[in-house]
Amino acid sequence: MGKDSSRSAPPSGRRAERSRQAIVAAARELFTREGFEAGMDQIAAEAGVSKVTVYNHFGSKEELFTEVAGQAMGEAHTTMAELRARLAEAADVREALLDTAHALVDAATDPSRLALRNLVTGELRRFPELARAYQHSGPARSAAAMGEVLDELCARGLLAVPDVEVAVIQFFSLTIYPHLIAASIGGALPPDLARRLLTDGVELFLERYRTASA
Amino acid sequence: MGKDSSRSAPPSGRRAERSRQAIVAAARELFTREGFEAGMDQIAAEAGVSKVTVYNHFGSKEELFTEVAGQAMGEAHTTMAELRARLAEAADVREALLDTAHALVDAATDPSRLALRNLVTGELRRFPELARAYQHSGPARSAAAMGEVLDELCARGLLAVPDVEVAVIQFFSLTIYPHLIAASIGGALPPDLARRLLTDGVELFLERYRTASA
DNA sequence: GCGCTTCTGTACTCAAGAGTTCAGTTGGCG
DNA sequence: CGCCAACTGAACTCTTGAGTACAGAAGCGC
Repeated sequence: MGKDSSRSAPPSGRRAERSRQAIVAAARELFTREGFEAGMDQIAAEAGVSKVTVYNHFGSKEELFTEVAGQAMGEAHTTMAELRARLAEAADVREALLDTAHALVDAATDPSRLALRNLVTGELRRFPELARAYQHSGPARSAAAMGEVLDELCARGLLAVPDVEVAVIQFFSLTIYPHLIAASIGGALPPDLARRLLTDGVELFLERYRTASA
Repeated sequence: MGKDSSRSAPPSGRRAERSRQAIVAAARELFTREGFEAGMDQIAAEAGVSKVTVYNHFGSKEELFTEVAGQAMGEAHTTMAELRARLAEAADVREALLDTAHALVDAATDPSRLALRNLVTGELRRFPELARAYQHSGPARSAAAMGEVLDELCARGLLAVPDVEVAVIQFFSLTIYPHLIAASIGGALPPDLARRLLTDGVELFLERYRTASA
């Protein structure tokens, strides 16, 4: 009787796995390059696979899209982890924060990350749940991690931060937000300006929050 | 012979003007609510006008869209002008900057402005020229105006700003960028947090750039 | 190697939406 | 008030792209 409540089960096996990955890779490439307007025929062709196969793996375009977006989100988690690890080694606060800021900017200006961001924001109306998922798995997680970084620096007596929630946003504002804003209109900050912004932003942050002892 | 190189001239007259405005208003409403996916039939209906009339005024959907976007951009210019006017009256720097920041945040979180922003960023791929126009008429102009504000405060001896270009971005970062970022994912900052961010951001900015005399 | 599952290729259906046609109506300018 | 430009409405064309059907050709598990 009813083998599957929704529709026939997705294919499994070695061959199927290869196809699936090729499809996701192609879809990611085309979605990030052309947005949701990318055609299924086009994706199938790019994956070197028949369109029917695509539909055997993913029941619809929406399903494929959310799969791609979800997978790309998962990759974002790595950055923050290694960031906090490196922090333990930093000698003084300025160096620590400069390091952190640099890592953040690098991550934020990474083309594939940017493409994902623009993809999600661009398709907001079509996938409201996806936007919420992105918010939760990206920005919210980064903010939490950054909060812990600041807490740690406070615990070491290097910083004095009365309102961590605010300070986290301020740090992001002074480092990555200008890049994100520029990127959201399809532009990028000139490297020279980016450099000044980074060092000066950290300076600004420090002048407010560092303790006398540091 | 050839009356018009492209196609028949757009209608003129009192009746035509009424139609045109109704069309643009309806298009703006629907485009900002549903994005470029909004249908021409839908727009015509909302404008209380026949679809043919729409095509008599605007040769294509693209043309109508750029008209709407361009018109909406024009309205953004008012804010910055009155902002600099109010600034002349402000007694002390903190108050002046708080005022400025408040006006900026109000403007940035204004729903219709946000809708325009999201509309342009969302349709970036389809209208690259439009994005450039937006960049030039919105952000670039705001940055220039803010630069003059800072210059003025420097001239009055209230601030000391070594790198105005950087300081402008920092001020925007500390005030409006968090709102823009939140809005780009379809969210909004909680009012309480927004308030703390505003006052604290100005404080942060001042601690760095105000002169001893102020 | 047998057989099931997966994949291919092509050709199809179906729906939506942009833009057009046209015969007839209406508003407004002279 | 008479004419012409602007408008209506509804039916139409065309294109595009999602999703399907099906008959046959692999690949892979056993």
